[in-house]
Amino acid sequence: MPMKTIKEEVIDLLTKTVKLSREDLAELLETPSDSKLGDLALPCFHLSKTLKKDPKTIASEIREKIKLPKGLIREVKATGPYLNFFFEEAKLAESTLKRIWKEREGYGYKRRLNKTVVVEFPAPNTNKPLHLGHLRNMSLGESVSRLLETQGYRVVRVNLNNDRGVHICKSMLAYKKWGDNKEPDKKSDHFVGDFYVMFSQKAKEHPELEREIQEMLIAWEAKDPETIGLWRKMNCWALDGFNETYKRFGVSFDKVYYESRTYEKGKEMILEGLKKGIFYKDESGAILADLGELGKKILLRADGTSVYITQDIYLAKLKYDEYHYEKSIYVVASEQNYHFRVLFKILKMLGFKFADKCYHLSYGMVYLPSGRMKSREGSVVDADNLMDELDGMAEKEVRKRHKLKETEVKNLSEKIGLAALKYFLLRCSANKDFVFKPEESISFEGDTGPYLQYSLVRAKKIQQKAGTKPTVSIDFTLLNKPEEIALIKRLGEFPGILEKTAGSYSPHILTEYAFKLATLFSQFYEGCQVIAAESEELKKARLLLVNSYYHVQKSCLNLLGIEEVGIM
RNA sequence: GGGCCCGUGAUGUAGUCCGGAUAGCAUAAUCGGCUUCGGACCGAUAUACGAGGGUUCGAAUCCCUCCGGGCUCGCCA
Repeated sequence: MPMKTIKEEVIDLLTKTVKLSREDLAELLETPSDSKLGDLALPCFHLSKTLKKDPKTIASEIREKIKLPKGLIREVKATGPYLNFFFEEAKLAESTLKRIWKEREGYGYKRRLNKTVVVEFPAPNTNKPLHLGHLRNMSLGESVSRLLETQGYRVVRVNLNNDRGVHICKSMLAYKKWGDNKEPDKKSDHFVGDFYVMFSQKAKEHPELEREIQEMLIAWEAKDPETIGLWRKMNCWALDGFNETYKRFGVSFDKVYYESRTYEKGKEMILEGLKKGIFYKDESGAILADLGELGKKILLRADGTSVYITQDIYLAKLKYDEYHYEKSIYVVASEQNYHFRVLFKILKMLGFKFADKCYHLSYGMVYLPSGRMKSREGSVVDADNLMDELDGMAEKEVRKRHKLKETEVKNLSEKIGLAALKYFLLRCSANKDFVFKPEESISFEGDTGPYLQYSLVRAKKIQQKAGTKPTVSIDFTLLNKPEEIALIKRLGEFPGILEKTAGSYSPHILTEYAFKLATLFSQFYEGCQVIAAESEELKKARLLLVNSYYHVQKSCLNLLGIEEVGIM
């Protein structure tokens, strides 16, 4: 059972004198730009409109009416148009640190809701290996999933393999013609991808290959044994390769769908929609939907083969039937914004109420200095290679600092490299495009994943060397240095940050919080000795603070998909 | 041409939904600290809201026009 927060105390106090609802007050109250101004502020601009008075006089009038109770609030000051609240620091420290102590790794988490959210990612095509875009996708998908779990949701992580269609046929045809029935001599998804690139090159000189692709797709949909056999073989290669990458990146799925198994049901739904007059057939025989201002969209080709959206329509229904989700989130790049507007509109046209529960979590494109990544031309940042590169960079740093066994070096470098990568991918807001410059983009210093890991190592080491276990039986008034107070206040904000981050599907809010928290801890570390503290009592008090920091920061890392390390 | 998104110091970004206190942060630069519970650290300095109008007591934030970039617009996924 969460205890009452300071903010709630302030709201209690204000509802007695200000004519605003608790909800409005909660919305209005903000943290001042400078902590010297106060710990919490009520801006009075909003009130000045209804009261028809100058915000400055309102602030001072409210101040006069308030009777300060004994407790968490030390002082209330009217500063210009703001009413600023100052907290009793020892009390604040006590309530915050005791709560963290009690709730441990559950600090900030909400109680279970018995509601399900389905999160779909990264939905790859099985004709080429995963690239940097997929890594952005997966770090977002995984982090959002974990964040939703903190808010009490049951999260079902779902992957969809786009394993049929013309693009799949391209790598198949190239293999069939020029692959000599070879077995993979490298990571198997890369092997498949090579044939996709090969097809594009050959097709430039031989445009007639495009016709063979259409024929192959028809043969595939007609379940031609030879085509299906080849398809099975190559899909396995692709999927085996993906699984290795998922494992290394630290994602897994509760359910995996395959487009090849859902597209036929999609076709049926479209034919049914045609019967009901929701869709229509044009002169060529293709089936279309008229979406009004969104234009028109092909749902089935004249030759009867299905398109990308065909299976998505059925899959949305299938997911709902299976999970009765409260929300269905599609983590897909912004280039598909139009696709999802169309999809959700069609679901509505078909009369599905769950259409309103579907949400496209769109994220920006990743570019290279040379422009857009193109798998067909081989100009992509490959996911596996990138992880290798980062491990290598981390490894150099590790060797500089430590003499370790080879296996330990590898293990440590991998965790640090991944931390740098994931943090980098999550730290800017999802909807922004970004350019990836291999040399400049990834750093291990400053606002980075390794910095967070490092500060956690420091916190852990202090606790190990302290010789005593942390306890809450301490004198909270001893935690009165600015570094200590600032850190405690920040720790107290964690539950609110989780709510905000999860509610807006914005992990970048959490990266910002975690980094600021780590900075405050570093400042505390510089300014306040723990083990060699002036007194035994102070040591105990600081040890609890370190322990609290450790728990909260570890939570942050976990929600960002970053692993803790033992040494750095 | 239509729709959607983006433009903040040298670089990368937060803040924009819902307008308010000196626009926050990191990297790079310059200077400094400490190497002490581990320096992948800490402190200091300098540098920014694409342009122009409008609304407002007040605009990075809202409205309009323009400029620059991106994505997308029935049979790729």
